[in-house]
Amino acid sequence: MIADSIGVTKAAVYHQYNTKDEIVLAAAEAELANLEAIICTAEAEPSRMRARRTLVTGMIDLAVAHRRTVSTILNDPVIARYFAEHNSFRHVMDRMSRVLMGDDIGHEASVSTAMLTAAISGTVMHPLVTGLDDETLRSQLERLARRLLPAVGSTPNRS
Amino acid sequence: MIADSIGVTKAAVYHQYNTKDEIVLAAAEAELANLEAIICTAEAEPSRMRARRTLVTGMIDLAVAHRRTVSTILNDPVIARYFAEHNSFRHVMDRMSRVLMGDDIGHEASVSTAMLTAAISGTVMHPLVTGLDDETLRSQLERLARRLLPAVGSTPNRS
Amino acid sequence: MIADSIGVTKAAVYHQYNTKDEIVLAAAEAELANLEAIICTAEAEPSRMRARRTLVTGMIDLAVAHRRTVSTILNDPVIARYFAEHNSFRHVMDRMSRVLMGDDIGHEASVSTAMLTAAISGTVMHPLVTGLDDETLRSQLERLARRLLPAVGSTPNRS
Amino acid sequence: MIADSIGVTKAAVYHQYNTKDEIVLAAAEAELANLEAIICTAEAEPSRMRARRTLVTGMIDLAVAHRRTVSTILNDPVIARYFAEHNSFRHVMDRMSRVLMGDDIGHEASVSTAMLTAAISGTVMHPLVTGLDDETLRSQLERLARRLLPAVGSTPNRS
DNA sequence: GATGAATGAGTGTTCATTCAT
DNA sequence: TATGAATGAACACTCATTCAT
Repeated sequence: MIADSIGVTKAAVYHQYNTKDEIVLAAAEAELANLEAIICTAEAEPSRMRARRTLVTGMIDLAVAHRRTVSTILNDPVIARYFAEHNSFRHVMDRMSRVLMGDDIGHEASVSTAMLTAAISGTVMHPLVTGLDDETLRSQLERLARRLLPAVGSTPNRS
Repeated sequence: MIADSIGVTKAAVYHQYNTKDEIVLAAAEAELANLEAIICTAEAEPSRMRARRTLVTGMIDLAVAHRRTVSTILNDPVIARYFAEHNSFRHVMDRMSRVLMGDDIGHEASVSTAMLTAAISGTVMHPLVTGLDDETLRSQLERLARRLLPAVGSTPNRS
Repeated sequence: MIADSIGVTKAAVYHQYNTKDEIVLAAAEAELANLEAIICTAEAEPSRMRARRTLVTGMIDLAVAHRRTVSTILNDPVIARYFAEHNSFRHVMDRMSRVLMGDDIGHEASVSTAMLTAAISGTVMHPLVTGLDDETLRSQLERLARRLLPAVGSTPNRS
Repeated sequence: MIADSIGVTKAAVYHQYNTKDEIVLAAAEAELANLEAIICTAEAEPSRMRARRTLVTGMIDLAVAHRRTVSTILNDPVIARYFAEHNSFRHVMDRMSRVLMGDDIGHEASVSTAMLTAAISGTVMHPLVTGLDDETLRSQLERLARRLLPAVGSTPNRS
């Protein structure tokens, strides 16, 4: 299917990637690169508040625009294993955490970040929202993010 | 795989279910029945606040206990189609909405409910949290739910 | 399919017949009984000419009325083997030969009879005639039979 | 079975044909090509009488040489559907009709042609003649054809 | 760099048959 | 008599992968 959809033969794809896993990882890394670009822009923002705002909006736009890809990648068993073993992914997560939760990050903050991304990706791939158009979905996700993130300045993670 | 994992032949499975779709739906319906039981208990609670509390705790326990099943089912294309066509699923969602959001339900409330379940299921199946033990995951999800749900008594859905 | 079509379980059918082959043979024998009834009527006719006429018409009516059954049976490999081994079938063929070709039967006559039945059954099951209605098909087969059979009294097999 | 009988794996066959139907149709088209070659030779003959003679002999040789193939193909439900939908088959039948019945063809003539082929193919696959050797079968079919076809020059289809 | 042909191991499904009840 | 549950063997088909060219 992959080979057909880009108009070449399967063997040609196997000339570039040795394994299906490599293809999945390449797709995942491409998506991760998109995310890193967003993080960079956010980090360059002058204030903490604007940085967080840029990051959240970027994450949501990415997740909505690439609904299917994100859903497929995050449900692939290969990815789960890679996440556990390699830490390039963890590094990206840490940068996100720092933007979202402030410098005093710890296990708490990183789990919170993970749960925000989980909630976003879990929402875009959920059967109940596949019917929603991009615009509606985006605005709902903005609301979800606002609820999940503690206001900047206030005590974070006050459970 | 299914047949092997339960130690019978493929043909024996096909004696009980005529189609792979039927197997998936049977699993989904079993899980849905669990959810409905929880909803019933919640509806029987004396106060709105306690009803909501019971429902949320039940949902989280279910999602955590059956992580893999829930993840697999919610990502199955057969389920997505079934959700769209049959409305037994919608009916369950409406009951959940009523418990969570109050009687003045509408499109808004039902989307909010959908997003809560999406966030929960998205979290339990996310590669970043597969490492977490049940207890930690459960307490994190409790926090997530508290953030997402407007306090009872205050104006709900005030975006 | 057989069990379903008569509204019982497969196991119930296996209580009556030990083997699928037995079912096929039972169906074949039922059809053969129909044919034998026609032969009896033909043999009872006063003149050779009327006997032959009765037999041919009967055969054609049977083949047209039971198109699918005849087609299915005659193409079943089980039947082919049974034809070769048992001679109850051969006996019926001989009686037909005698009616059609006269008493001076031999190998020649019996092959001719075989070919007449082959031509008739080959026609009713041919993809090109599946569209024809019973009436048209019957009249075409009558013509075919008239051509294939030498006139009674005239020298037979005058090529 | 097909793959085993030619000593390759199933997957190798599915590399060449996408579907079992395609395999059946390929076999049918190969056989049809043989028939068309015979028709061409017949059409090139100087006189009507010789043309018809060539065609009939060719058809019979083909049917006898490929008994099983012809039988299998003509009884395949895929073929029946293809006959009804596509008219490449009909075109071949029309050319045969013209050679056999003369230029004044119509529905009558085409049914007659269909019945001749039906009679021939019905005979070669009939359980009663499976025992006959090629030579005997061929000569019997020649006799059958002579009987079924009206003499050239006389009024055709005079029922 | 790309292709066509091939393969082993699977998956979804049917079918003839058996057997305990 | 009849049934439900089970099975081995097949069949139609897909997929990840290899390899000679």
